[in-house]
Order: sequence, then structure tokens, then C-alpha cells
Amino acid sequence: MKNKTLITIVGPTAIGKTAFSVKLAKEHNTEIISADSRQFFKEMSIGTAKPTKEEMDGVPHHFVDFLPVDEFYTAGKFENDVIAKLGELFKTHDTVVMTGGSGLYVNAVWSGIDEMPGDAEIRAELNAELKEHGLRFLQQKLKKLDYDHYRAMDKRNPQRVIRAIEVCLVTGKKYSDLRFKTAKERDFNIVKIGLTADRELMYDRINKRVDIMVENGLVEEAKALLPKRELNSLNTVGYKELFSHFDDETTLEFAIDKIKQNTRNFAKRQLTWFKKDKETKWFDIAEMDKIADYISKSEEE
RNA sequence: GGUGCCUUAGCUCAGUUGGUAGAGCAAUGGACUGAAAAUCCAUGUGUCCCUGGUUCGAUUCCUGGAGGCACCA
Repeated sequence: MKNKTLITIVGPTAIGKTAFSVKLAKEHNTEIISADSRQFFKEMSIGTAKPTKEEMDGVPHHFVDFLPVDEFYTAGKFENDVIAKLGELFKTHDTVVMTGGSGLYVNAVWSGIDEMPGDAEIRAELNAELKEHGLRFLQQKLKKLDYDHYRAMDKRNPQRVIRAIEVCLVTGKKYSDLRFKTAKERDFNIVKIGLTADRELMYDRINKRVDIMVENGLVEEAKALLPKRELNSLNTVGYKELFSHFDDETTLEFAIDKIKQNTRNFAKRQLTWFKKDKETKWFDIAEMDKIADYISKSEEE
């Protein structure tokens, strides 16, 4: 019988996860783990809708604002760091709330990620090869290293091809032999809550939030980060569109519309990802009052 | 008011020497185990502005009309 519980709130961006988690955390007198791969970074606040001090309302938030933008972070590290943090928090709390929209990171905490170490240098080399010789060249390379995976995967996705080669080279083993070996059993209960809304309402919330970000100084925040635009952390909706604008490729108005559009597309991708998990219980934001009941029932089991 | 050009998918436009049509973007759906707010894949029926005519058949040609743009007055 597990006596500790991690309540997880997932869902598309701008649906209201932050406000709800703070409320939930206060009710359970506990703290929040954020699983938002862009709110990690100290320099990115307005564009990531990072919760403000006021919004946090006294509830401690972990994994927010803890990395500089030039630090390379991964889902694997996140898993380790969060599990360690949970070990601490569960010493003094029976329940912890995790909230976030980064599906891969959430999954890493829920069920773990396979032991498939990477290497930044090798990846950089492979990216250079991609630029120089093209995707086909890398596909052939992977075909020799791991034919099974080559056959099964989406080989038109350069990121996937590179990652697979990278893992093969670093470990000396086949990617396909390392994958899906892990379905870690956690020593705490996991309650999975999904927040959703009608598409129209969801998009409306996104559009309005982008306008608010601009009012709050998103353009200035992005401008300050322009010199670091090549960093992975800044390949992010809300920033990349403004970098193009600074290049004089687009008007500010066009860039803002593009941010809204890309955010809407992103929200849809989040829904597609989260919907795959059959244990997640979905609630429309109009009926969030029913969630508390669901949680207490889940905890009794 | 005159002359010329334009009116085709949500938007920008291509096209059919007359056999009812297609690109880009958008949109929609999906994939995705260490870059994930990333990356990748799939999906195109729309009174071809309206009206009448010619024709076996018109979105395509002709008449008239409406709207837009440009130039001339």
C-alpha cells in the first residue's frame, strides 16, 4: 500500500493549469513541481507565462526559474531531479502536486525513461553531417547501426534519426535494444487529471494571453535574448517569431499573429499527446469543481 | 462618366486550346522515450461573382449586370 500521492495536472497551454494547481496545493497544504520545459529558464518569464509571485500565492514551486538559458537540460535529468525532489517532499507531505504541459517530461516522471545516454558533441557532429550531406546520408548510417529501428521509425524526422544514431554510438548498442525496457513502478500513487475546454474557448484564451504577454513586455524580453537566439531553449514559440521580426523579415503585428497561431498549434499537439494516456481523467474547465471529489476517491483506493 | 484589367478553397493566387479544378499559406487529424513550446507525417467539393445566350456540354466563349483596381476625364 502506497501512502504518498502525486497529483498531476496536465493539459494544453493557457487552459488554467497554474491557477488550479495553486488552489489544489493550498487545499492539500503542499508544494508544486512544474513540468514545463520552458519555465525552467530564468531569463524566459513573460513568454512562458511563468507564474508570478502573486500567482504562486505563497505555494513553493520547484523546477521553475532554476536554469540559465544556455544550460542544456533533458527529460532524463528531469526524471532524476524530480524523483529526488519528491523523496524530500514526501518526508513532510503526503501529497505533492505536479503540473505542466511538457508531455515527454511528465511521462518521464510517471513511468521513467529508458537508459539511453546522449552526447552533445556527437549530436553536434551529426547535425553538421545533416547540413552537409543531407538526411539520406544519416538514414543510411542508421540503417547500418540499427536496421530494426530504421525500419520501424519515422525516418523522415531528422531529430529522431540523429538521436538514434547518437544513442547507438554512445552506448555501442542498438537503439531498438534499449528502448521500451523501462516501465518504472513508482513507490507513490499517481493521480492524473487533464484540463480541457471547447476548441473555440481554448483558442480564445490563447489569443488573449498572447496580447497580455505583449502588454507585459514580451517584445523587450525577447529583444534582450536576441544575442542568444541559437540556443535550443530559445527555439520557442513567443520568441522565435519576434527574432524574425527583429531581422525585419516581418512586422510586429504579423509576428504577434504568428505567435498566436503557433501557440494554438502547440496546444493541439499537447492534447494529442496527453489524450494517449488512458489513465488520465479529463475535466472541462467549466466543471473543475468536480475534481476534488475525483481526487479523494482516487486516494482511497 | 469613359477605357482597360480583375472576380476560382478561410487567405494569396494558378489553371481548364469548352468535358465542373489545383498550389502555397491557413485549418483539421496524427506520430513522437534523454532537443519536446522541439521535430516530423497525413488530409484539398469549392454555387470557379450573378444573369441570359451559343453548345451535346460553359467555371472556361459571347451579351447584360454587380463589386474591386488602375488610368483618362
